[in-house]
Amino acid sequence: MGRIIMHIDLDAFYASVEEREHSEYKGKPLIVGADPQEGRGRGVVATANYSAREFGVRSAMPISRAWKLCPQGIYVRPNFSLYVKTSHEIMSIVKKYSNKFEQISIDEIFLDVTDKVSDFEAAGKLAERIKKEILNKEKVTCSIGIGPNKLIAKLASDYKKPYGLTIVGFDDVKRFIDPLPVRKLIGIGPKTEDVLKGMKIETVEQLSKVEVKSLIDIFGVFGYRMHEMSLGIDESEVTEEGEIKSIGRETTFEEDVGTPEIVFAAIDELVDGFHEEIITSNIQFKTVSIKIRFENFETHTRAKTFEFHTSDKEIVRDTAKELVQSFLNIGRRVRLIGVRVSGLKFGEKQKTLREV
DNA sequence: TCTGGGGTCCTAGGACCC
DNA sequence: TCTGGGGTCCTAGGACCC
Repeated sequence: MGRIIMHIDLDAFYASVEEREHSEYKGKPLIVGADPQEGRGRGVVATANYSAREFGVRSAMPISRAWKLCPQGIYVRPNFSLYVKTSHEIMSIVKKYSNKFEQISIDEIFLDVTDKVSDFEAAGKLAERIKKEILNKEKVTCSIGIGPNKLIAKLASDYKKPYGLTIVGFDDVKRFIDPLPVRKLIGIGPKTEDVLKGMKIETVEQLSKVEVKSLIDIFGVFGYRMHEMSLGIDESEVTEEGEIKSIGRETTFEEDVGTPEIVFAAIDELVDGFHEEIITSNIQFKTVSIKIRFENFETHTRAKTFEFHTSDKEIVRDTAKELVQSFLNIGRRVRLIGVRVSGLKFGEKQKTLREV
């Protein structure tokens, strides 16, 4: 009757792949991310292995802070193409076990195994098999969560890491989620957590006791989602995601720049970086947006929408520069610049100028 | 502590149309 | 003199996820 959903999460994925490729890293704290530059680097940590986590290093932490916590760590730049390749291989292993899957990111996938196993116990056996096959073939570990829906499966995979397996049957849902901090629920980040804390709500159980109406008053439609999640309810299907909505690139300068020419040159590079993908995927766009961040982290966006779809590189470049222009005449130093296209249309023959 | 880069989704206001 | 209601599209900002 009910569903049996599995969530597979690759453990410290980038770091695991690096450890596999470099046996000399094994057992040492390894940090994949920006160049720490002796503590002066301005990027963040992409992934830290479990040894580095013992020093307090975490994903998304400024690399300069990681350096202070763990100067003896090994710091490497990400090798994305290797991670993408490894991910593809692992995902095709997983997809053999059910044709109902949903890949969430490079290191996460849902599997609906309702029609493949008779009960949660059998699902656990299948999960053990998947874990071992991934470890044998790809030399990286994963953690798996099993539950009656995607929400519970995802929370379960996070419960025991690395190389964990957590099964939460239908009757265990309330006992499992009640004590969790609200921050674990998807969509509740630092800001929402703060607002809830102000309302004396820190656990899922406390959240479940708040009236839906007051949650909707404060958080809008998301308030309704919050209420459902607090009760462990999630009816969403495991289904492959639709088409991509936007494509872009952004870059943070090594040092904040004050010269418009450098910003323009960066725009050219960013556009070069993704325009090829637009052409090879036969994509057209109708909106160009830019993002600019000043040295004080103040961030602005500007967008321009055309009445037609196009894939013209000159249009992206010229529009981006035009949009960014108004921010460059005020003598402020720029930290980041980004370009993105949206309003996408796929796979159609390009319109000629005449048709436009 | 000082904040990447790839994205998605939501909100609110304004323009415009019927 | 004080001004509807519904809908769509666009823009800008912000929260969030991995």
